[in-house]
Amino acid sequence: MSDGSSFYITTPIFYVNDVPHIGHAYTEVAADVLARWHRQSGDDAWLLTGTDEHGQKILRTATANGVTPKAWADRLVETAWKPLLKTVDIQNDDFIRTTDVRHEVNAQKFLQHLFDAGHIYTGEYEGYYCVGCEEYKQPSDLVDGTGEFEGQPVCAIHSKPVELLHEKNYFFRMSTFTQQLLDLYESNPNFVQPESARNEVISFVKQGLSDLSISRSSFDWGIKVPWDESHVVYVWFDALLNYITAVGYGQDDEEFARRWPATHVVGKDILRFHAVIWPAMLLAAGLPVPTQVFGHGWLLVGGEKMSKSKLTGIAPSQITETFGSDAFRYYFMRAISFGQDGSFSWEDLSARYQSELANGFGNLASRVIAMVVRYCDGEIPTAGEFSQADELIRGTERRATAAAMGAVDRLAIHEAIAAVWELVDELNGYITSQEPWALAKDPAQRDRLDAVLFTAVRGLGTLAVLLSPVVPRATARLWTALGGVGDVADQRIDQAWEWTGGTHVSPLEALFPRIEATVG
RNA sequence: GGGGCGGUAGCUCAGCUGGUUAGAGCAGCGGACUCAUAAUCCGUCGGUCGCGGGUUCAAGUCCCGCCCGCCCUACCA
Repeated sequence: MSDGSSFYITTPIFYVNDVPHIGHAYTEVAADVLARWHRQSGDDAWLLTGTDEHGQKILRTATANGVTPKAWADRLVETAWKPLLKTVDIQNDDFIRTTDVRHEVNAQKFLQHLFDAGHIYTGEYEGYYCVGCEEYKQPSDLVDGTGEFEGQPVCAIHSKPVELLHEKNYFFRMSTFTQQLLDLYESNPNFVQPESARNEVISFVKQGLSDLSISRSSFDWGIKVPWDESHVVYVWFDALLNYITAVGYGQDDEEFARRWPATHVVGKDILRFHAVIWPAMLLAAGLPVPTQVFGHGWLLVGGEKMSKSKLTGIAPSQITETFGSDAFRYYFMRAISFGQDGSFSWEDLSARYQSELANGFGNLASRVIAMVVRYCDGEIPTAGEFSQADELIRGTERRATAAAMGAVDRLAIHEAIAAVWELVDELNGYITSQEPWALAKDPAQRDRLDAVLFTAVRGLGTLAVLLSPVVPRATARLWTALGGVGDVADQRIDQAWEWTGGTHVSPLEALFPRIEATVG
């Protein structure tokens, strides 16, 4: 990093029929923080997100709502998904929809290419089909029937008999890539991370892969198979291709060469699609595999995986309306080790907001600026002679920056924030021990007072730069109050302590005001 | 059935290739201070490291067995 090299990062694309919850926002924020961080490091960063809009379920709900599937998807994109990005301040560089022409056309090119290269064959899919679920069932999804269905296999969900159906399908010869994938995992341990995710993927692939049915003919809401328009492409095969069609695959070679390959951030529930099927597709097409597939953990509410059915699904706006988007971003990035499951609770959110954001960072900003206003008429003092305590703070600025940079390289976002927070804590301690209010009472201590406030302001500005990717709103306000030059989001984060600012501070409303009301 | 991850202070979690009296933050308690969002700073209380064996001079940290939670995977009858 830091050399202008490409950093292309993606989130999964939202299945438009889902209802947005904090799990979606969590993935987005993580990818956004990484993208912002790299942008501020001088890298050629690019964040892609978007929507997945094909498939039978969407066709069905659209029909039920009396509109075309495209109109249905349009509505959901505008009313649910784009607003979600705004709710948590995602700064995406692109938003791809699988119904975009650029996606459909180039996904077809990809498919045709695989077909021409002999990676696709015509086969017969035979399986048990549940009309209630409208999908094929694995034997493990079936149970023995009881009562009038005694002796027949029935769907575990609907308890009704399933039908044995045959369908002509096109198959992707994924099985031939088993060994190549294993070699990939072996030679590039970082390809799938964290370790736990990597282990799962390897053990799955070691069992051997079967070929993948990639077309459906029972409905038509999807991308047409180019050589047989009676079939549409299987939704996952379609969806995964967004990562390359969005950056010019098939139509803009220069852009594609500039961006690809990507780092994929995904929830661990869809890890396999990204760490197995997707690289197999790319290998077949002769394209570079992703840089990395990172499977993050789940959000646990009350010790259980958050889910709509258990009524634990929480809309991001429920949190941001009370605490703000910065607090949302900070909380989930700080409190959860990225890659592991993490517990969410209103109590924890509330406690961290109060102690870390309001009392720690926010109050630090308030007290420093208030003293510069009070003791120096708002003029930021110039540096005189520095004491050891001052030098220690300067040292911490550098150390925290370096530690955070290293952590972000490993996608350890939580560690990066923890490293930066050492500066927050040290600055608060520094101010208390240096007692600028006492120095201000003695004219003979003027130089010392100036040095202390100068150091405190420097540290605060460094914090603004370092925390900008995580809490962009608060740091933008702080930056303005400190008279920082330009936009804080444009400051080099790898040299955060070298920020430049003006001569005066301006008043600052509480960065993270106390929240008195009980929530939850 | 096979495999993975987790089970450490009230809560959320660190503890790498085994090594001084097991750590942090928050909460609690006591004190200091007043620039600040009743904030900050200092001190303090608090743990049979899931259970039982074993290896070792030494184990939260390795080995075996078991229990609990979650997940992946396979599937007998």
